[in-house]
Amino acid sequence: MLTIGHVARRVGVRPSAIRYYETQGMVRPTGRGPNGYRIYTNEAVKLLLFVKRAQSLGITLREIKPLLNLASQGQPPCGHVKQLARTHLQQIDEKIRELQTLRNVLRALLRRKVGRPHANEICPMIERSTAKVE
Amino acid sequence: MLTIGHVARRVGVRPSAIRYYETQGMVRPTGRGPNGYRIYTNEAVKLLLFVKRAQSLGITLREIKPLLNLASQGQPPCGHVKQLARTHLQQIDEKIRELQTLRNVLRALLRRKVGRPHANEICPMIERSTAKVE
DNA sequence: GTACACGTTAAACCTAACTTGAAGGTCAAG
DNA sequence: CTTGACCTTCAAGTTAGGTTTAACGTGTAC
Repeated sequence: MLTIGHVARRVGVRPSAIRYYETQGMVRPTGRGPNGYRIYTNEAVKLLLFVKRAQSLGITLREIKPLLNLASQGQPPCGHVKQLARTHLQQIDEKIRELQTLRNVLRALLRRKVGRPHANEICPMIERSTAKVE
Repeated sequence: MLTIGHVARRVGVRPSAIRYYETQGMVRPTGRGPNGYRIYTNEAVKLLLFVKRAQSLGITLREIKPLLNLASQGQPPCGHVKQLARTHLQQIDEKIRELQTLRNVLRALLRRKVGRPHANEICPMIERSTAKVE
């Protein structure tokens, strides 16, 4: 039996963010106290941690929501969830590949000597980098 | 000698985006035609491609700008640029690690059987996922 | 000479994901 | 019984990164 502040601290977000998630249909308090305070259980904490993890992956709230909605509707949605997860897995793989390419470009740039600008280059760093893009 | 539309097509953005970059101090046309049209050279295309590449890395325009500013100020800024690049390289490495962790979680989830919800789980997918976060 | 694409500006609008502010109620400590 | 931390709602503000619109000039093809 947690108040919004407790949940917020455990999840690492502000109470205002949780209220915002509620407006977006992401979480709902288990109930309300006689004082009107939102009351949550640990399930909410788990759910929000899932949301945060997904977010840190670059998945938007809009994309996360259907996962949660399906999940809250009983048994067989998991098949659909699985399909969504598969799609996201592919996107993540692609993101990783892109980042590795960038990483390699940056590493190559860092290996270059400093202070020896070539003719016709604003800065070797930029020229070399863009050269690989073109 | 390119107009904004030419540059935009080569870089893969809209002219409005280039004007926006200009307001943000990212690019400036080499000059203006007698008609008032912005005139760019290939340098601008290179620079913008660099910007796009950096952006696709998750680097913000605000972070990219000092790199360009330093680059445009002559010879020795490359040392500073290098330091910034080093920092970004570390951030990219961390992002890649995070994504790989997520990727592994998703893959593990996808290997699980569908339609066999365990007791006390909203959906195995979510429960398993969040379990690793806690 | 009239479409039609392209260029100019300034200002307004957009989405995501929140935060902040105002105006107020609640609760535990001293 | 007041102080301070925490809660409520609703509305408005924020940041990033642009896009859209209005009102207008330009350049080219038929």
